[in-house]
Amino acid sequence: MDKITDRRVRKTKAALRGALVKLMEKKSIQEISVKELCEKCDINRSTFYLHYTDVYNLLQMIEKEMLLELNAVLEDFELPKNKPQASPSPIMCKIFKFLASNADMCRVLLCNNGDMAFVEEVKGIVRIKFMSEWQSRINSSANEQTEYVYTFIISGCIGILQEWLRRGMPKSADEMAQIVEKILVSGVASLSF
Amino acid sequence: MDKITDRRVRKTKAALRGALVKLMEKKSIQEISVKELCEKCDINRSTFYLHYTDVYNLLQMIEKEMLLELNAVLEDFELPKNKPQASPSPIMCKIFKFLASNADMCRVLLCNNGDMAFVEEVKGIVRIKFMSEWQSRINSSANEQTEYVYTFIISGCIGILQEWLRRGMPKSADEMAQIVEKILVSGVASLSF
DNA sequence: TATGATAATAAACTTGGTGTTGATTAATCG
DNA sequence: CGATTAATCAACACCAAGTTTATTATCATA
Repeated sequence: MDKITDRRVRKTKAALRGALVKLMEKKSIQEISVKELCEKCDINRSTFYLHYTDVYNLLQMIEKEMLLELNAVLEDFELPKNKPQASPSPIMCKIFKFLASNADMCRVLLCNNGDMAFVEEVKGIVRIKFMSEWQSRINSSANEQTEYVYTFIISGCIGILQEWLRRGMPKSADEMAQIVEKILVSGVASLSF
Repeated sequence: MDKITDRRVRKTKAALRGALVKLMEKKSIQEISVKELCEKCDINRSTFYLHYTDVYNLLQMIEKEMLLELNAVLEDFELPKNKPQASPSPIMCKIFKFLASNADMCRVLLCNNGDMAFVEEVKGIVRIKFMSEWQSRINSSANEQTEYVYTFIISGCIGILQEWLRRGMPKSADEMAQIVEKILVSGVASLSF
């Protein structure tokens, strides 16, 4: 993420970002015009074009930042290779907490009228991080079907995570991580073909 | 689905539908203009407005038809309540076959730059049909977490199905249904908390 | 196959968002 | 403070959107 020195730029981008989230809660991205977006947050339309080419470009920038942030949150976490695995999964906990701290934007991007490409990128990140944590627990003889099993598990986790956001996060991040944990240990443990 | 008597209308709608799929394989729906769409299939722009209000309206109509068709395919299937459960799940087989027979459109709607709302509707259908088939096999004491387990399973199945479409359907529908079956019987069977 | 109905076309038009430009004002940083 | 740079404002050309009307082509069917 580029370090922005000028306070004016920070304010402008934050205003546009906030307005976009509010608009996306009510309508899909296609229906949002640059004009409407700028009026919403009282930013001159010319100023918008100073930073972004169009509404989708703005969304892409936001998504890119989110992905970098998510990666950063999971990056600094080093696997305790010799320690016994913690329960619930620390990575799952971190993911849920990250979502909670960016709830509005995440709900908009991951649920209802969200961006499918973005969901796929999140799946990719979760897949890598999560599988590296779990590979010691999973007795996988890497056959043809293993990939589909991974896909199943990751998609299932993302689905739960979407449902949680959609319902307004009624449970805590830790509770959610435990629910996922429960499903995995009692379900996936026997998934070794 | 409305029964269209006039051949001209059928041809027009089919042409627009085909052109939309082709365009959506290359770009996202937001980038497709009515002008471009009509030029692609050599339909007068006025003719388009005779049937649809805009590109999204056209897409919605297509989605609605697809959902009705999917429902119809699964509807006429009556559960053999007294018979032993078939393997692999007949419902899963039908779903995979339905996808295969509408592969281009399904891949466009369910994968990469697809429509998240549409995916959610498919999830809803699969959830109802599939769970009614499986409820006899699942020992569920309908507690708080059961809903999340269902979400996990359905999302996992949809994820596999997306992956299959994305890869160009390298396996047959029956093979895929068996893979899902395998994951469920060795994984979900023990999911009764 | 003739005919009344209706779908598709073509051309012309208004509207409104888009994207750009250049000049001016305001805020920031050092 | 002073230099720099961001934000604003007004004006502009452009083009897709959406509508309208008249005309042509196609269809269903008696």
